[in-house]
Amino acid sequence: MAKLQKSIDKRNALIKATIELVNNNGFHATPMSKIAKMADVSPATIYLYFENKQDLVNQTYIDIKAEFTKFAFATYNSNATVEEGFEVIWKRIADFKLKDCENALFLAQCDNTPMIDEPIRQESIKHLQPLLDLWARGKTEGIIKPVSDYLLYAYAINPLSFLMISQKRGALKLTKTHIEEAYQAAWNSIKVCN
Amino acid sequence: MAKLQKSIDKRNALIKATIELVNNNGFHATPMSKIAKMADVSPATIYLYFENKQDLVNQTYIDIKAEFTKFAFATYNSNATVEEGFEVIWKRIADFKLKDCENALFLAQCDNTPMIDEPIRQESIKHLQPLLDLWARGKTEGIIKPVSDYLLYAYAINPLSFLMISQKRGALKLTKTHIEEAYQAAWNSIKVCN
DNA sequence: AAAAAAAGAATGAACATTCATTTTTAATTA
DNA sequence: TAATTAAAAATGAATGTTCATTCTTTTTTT
Repeated sequence: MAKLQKSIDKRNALIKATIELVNNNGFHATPMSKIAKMADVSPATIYLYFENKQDLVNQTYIDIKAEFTKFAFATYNSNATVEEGFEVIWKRIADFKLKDCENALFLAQCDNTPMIDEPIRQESIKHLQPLLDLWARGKTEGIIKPVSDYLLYAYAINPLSFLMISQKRGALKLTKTHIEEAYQAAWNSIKVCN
Repeated sequence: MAKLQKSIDKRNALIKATIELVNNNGFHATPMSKIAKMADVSPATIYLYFENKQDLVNQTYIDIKAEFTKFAFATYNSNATVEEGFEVIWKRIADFKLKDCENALFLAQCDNTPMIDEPIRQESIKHLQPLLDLWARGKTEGIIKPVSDYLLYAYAINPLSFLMISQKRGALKLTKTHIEEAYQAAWNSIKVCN
């Protein structure tokens, strides 16, 4: 039991180090030796927890993605109206991207490069299902535009990644006001206009 | 003269190879030797044209970004109304991202990772000025929402990158209809609603 | 004391970059 | 025009480093 606990701590430390180093230097410039050092572990120890570097990054992606979607839907109640439901989910996602900036940045980097093995990414998309279901309902109710989910995602959700990256680079500091404005832009882009 | 011409061809071949390899494998997995091979050139020759690998990638970014903005504003006339002007620019950008997919993909990858030296990126942002000017005008005229340019960009322009990446991955095939829908979403997200 | 976990050092491959030559180009002279 | 040569460009083969991964030994756990 103490044994297992210790292992989990080490695994977490490795994943945390991976996130920080990859965020700041990119995959190609983060050697296993640095990850080990930052996690206070021998390089060899990494291989007790992960098959190899690619596996380490894949697992990191899977872990964060799961955490992300869990957080995103935690307060969502599928009985709510489409508009309410969307607002709840959207704001949770915004929350995550701004508060848990390191994790969100890592996901963004993975989603925009060939860093992660494609099957892994595919798999993790499935976690978004509740949002897709909500959109489907919205479309039948005539509230959400009858367009591809990719389009809805591109306009309703993805812009948050751009804003987060900009903030990380120091280009702007996102305030409550920005978030509210962003939400309005998101909703306006996908709702059916009267 | 023939001399100079030849050199330019080689430089172009190197840049083209860099784009293709980095798009498919990422920066970290594209060795100089492969770039050389694809450009039909000796590895040593690369160093006659570029200082080192980082410089090669930086220059590639600069080249494509210049091409991109030149294309984007080519048909824009600053006498047009804000709405017309935006539509013209937006559709040119959409055109570029879908037709010149390889180039656009490279830019997206650079903009979402620490691959490019930050000063280089900063510099190339300046080329977007005409769009920012248009937005400034739109704000004073009460047509465009009075929010940060980053927000406008996040909703009006950036989603195209996501759609392009999705298309590249085979997730969807963007048609004329999609583009028109995307344009409406973009415009709805930034215009002042009555 | 046996088994599991962790460590540091070693290994070997991959790779960016440089070096020593060769080839091509352009200019100059005959 | 043809021959000669100096400079420029290009090359393939080193070089030296970095790094992922493995091996052997030590430490910790049970």
